[in-house]
Amino acid sequence: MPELPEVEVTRLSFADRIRGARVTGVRVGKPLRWPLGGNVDEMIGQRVGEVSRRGKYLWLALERGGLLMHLGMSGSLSFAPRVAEPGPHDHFDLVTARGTLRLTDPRRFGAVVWSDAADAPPASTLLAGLGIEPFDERFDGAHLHTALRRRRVSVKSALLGGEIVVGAGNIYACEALFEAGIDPRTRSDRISRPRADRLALAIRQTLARAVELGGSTLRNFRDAHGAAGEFQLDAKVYGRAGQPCLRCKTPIRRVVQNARATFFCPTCQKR
DNA sequence: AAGTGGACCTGCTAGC
DNA sequence: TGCTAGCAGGTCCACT
Repeated sequence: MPELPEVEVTRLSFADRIRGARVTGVRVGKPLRWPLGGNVDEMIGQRVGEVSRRGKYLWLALERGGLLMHLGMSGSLSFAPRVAEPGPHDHFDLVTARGTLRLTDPRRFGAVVWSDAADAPPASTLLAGLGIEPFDERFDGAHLHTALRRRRVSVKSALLGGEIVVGAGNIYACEALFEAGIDPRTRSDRISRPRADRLALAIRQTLARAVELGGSTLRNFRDAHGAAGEFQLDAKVYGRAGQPCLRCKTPIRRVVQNARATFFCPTCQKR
């Protein structure tokens, strides 16, 4: 589920509240994608520092080391002074004097990994190879064009890979390509510089708008306050197969690329 | 080497 | 109404 906007909305919804809180306990539920690693006792007594984001990962800094968190496909974080007894999908609790940060993740593709530092393994290993942040000023049409020319996959696959630019998953890759007027099946090395300019802008604008709208709640995404997102109501193509394009009325098409559903308007988006 | 497809795990929904 | 196949926001890994 969670793409960059959902992760950023989550971060913004609890970072200020948890900063400075002292860790008093840790509870681990069923196994997630990777083992927590390290010694739980190391975390007890430490103060929480900044919560930062890299791609779809969150880094929750402690005084010594920190936790790298990923929401996978179905994860969400909540932070509240009082929490209910953990349910069957609550797989990690970081208990602090100010409240409990809880990861709820039915499919368990998410993860919480202890690391000595964000630039030390295993965190550094997981973050290695990630592309540029879409809101980094160095991310522009020139950067995107150069990177796309080195690949021979579809432009949509190139975006989803996250090695060129992070953050756009299946929803926002589809939406950004619609905004840029580019057919998602176009080979990445055939994208001209002007189209790369438009695409870079579309990626940034789409992700920024999604953050403003609180992300997309298709099923179970909530921010740390429990609020749902509203971008899904604003999607132009994602999940709209067969429905008329909001711009030209042509029915939106659904195709499968790399085992992922892709939605696009065959009239507004050109190869 | 780069590209493709399967695997991970659970829940929900559309269709019979 | 009840069962089941198919599908879901991500990413790693094996194979070609």
